[in-house]
Amino acid sequence: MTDSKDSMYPTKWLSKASTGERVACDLRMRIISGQIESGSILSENKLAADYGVSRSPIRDALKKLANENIIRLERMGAVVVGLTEKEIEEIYDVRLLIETFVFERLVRMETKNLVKELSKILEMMKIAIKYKDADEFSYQDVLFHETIIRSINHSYIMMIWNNAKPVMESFILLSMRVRFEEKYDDLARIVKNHELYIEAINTKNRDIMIQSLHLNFDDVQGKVDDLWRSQQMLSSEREQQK
Amino acid sequence: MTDSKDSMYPTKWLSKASTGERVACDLRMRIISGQIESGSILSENKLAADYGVSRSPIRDALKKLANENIIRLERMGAVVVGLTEKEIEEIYDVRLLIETFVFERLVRMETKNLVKELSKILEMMKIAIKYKDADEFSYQDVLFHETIIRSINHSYIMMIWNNAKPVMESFILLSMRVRFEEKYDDLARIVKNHELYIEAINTKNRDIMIQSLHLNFDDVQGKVDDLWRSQQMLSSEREQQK
DNA sequence: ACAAGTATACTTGTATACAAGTATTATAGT
DNA sequence: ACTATAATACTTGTATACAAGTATACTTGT
Repeated sequence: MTDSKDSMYPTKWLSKASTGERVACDLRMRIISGQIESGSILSENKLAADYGVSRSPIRDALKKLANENIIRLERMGAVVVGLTEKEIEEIYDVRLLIETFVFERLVRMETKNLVKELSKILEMMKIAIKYKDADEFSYQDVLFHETIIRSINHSYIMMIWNNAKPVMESFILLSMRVRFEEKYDDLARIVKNHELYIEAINTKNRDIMIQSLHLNFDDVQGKVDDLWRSQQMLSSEREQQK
Repeated sequence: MTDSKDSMYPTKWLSKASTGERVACDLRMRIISGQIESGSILSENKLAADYGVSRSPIRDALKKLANENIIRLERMGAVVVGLTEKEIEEIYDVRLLIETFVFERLVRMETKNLVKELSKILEMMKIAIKYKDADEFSYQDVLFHETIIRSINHSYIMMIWNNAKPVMESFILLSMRVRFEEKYDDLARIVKNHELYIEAINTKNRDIMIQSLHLNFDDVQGKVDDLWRSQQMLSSEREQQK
């Protein structure tokens, strides 16, 4: 078992998590980062031994990851699906789908409080940039979109978000870490984009919204590249350790 | 414990299901039918005793139902959310959302095989009507839409469907049972609608598609009424038993 | 009668044990 | 050398046990 880094997932985010959740978060990061390769087969017993816990939390974790579509539970062992470019595009399809839906609801709602809250989150993101805190930035980024989605009070849209969120979060985390290292200036553009997002909500202007979503969407290719770089970095680290 | 009917969920559909799944299906039907009221609190231990099984499968079932949004797992007991009119509308929002998305993909694909498969399923639905088999009809109805969605080969859209499906299925099951009893003629209209759906896919005609989705959507109110009637029927049965 | 603290009952999460089923490997017969 | 059958190792699903935490009920002192 190579544990090149004890835990890629911010331990701070796991303060109140159960063992099962911790395992899920750790496995998820390892899978999305490519540390655990697609096609691998995970055994409940082996994982239990590796993590030094019983099968119960492992089972919980695997069920969760199966729901998130990054592993497939089969009759004999769980096979890792991972995140190929196709899956990443698919996730963003879903995000585009639900965020468009959400905006259509928002234009008929009072959005003053929402705009205020989003502005606060954006401020936090700026601070995170200033202090080069990629993890905090990612957290606020995810929170930004979650706040928008939550605001329309639609339990089934929220259900979709909740299912896609963990994978999104891990993916963003990994790509943002690369950006903070190598494309630091790029972050200003992301902030700009979020400002546009807020403006679209504030003015309820569909054109700005579409423009903003486009910027977000076109950014996906960049994020995919980042993930690829992140995977490369990790594998070269592993090479060095040998 | 009133078990006015041993199991409202077709036992035939559970041939290869684990205890956990069976419990989930049974609880789901009881919740959606209103037999278990919204706001009730479910206890793992009590359920285990009632079903005569251990806590393990009960836990699995509750996790599943929580994912489907019909219960909420809280610190102390699981509270039943159930299906109000709001939730039903929300589910159909999601269906409309994903089926629209799917159609946009379909117009760029070869759909000959799909149309053939859908025609087969529609034939099955007609047979089910002929033999007044509400359960079989419901099964084929759900399968019809699942087949369409599956055809575009989009794992995250499929994920959304998989999460919404069990609740949809139960809901359709209950409302179709009412229709087969009380609005038998209405079924012809449903068949007509599905024929239109197939035609839209076959000709790749957006207008027909939108029309067809509209017919499906406008039908929701009817289904909601059916569910309401179904709940009434069940509660009057329970009254008589006292 | 009532506030404060204690006891009790019930909850969740994890560990462990076991039965039934499924691949893989080993063995035996041709 | 090869097929068929048996043994083995590993899988899943379920049951049971226990520790730690949380709400409810019950004292006890004022």
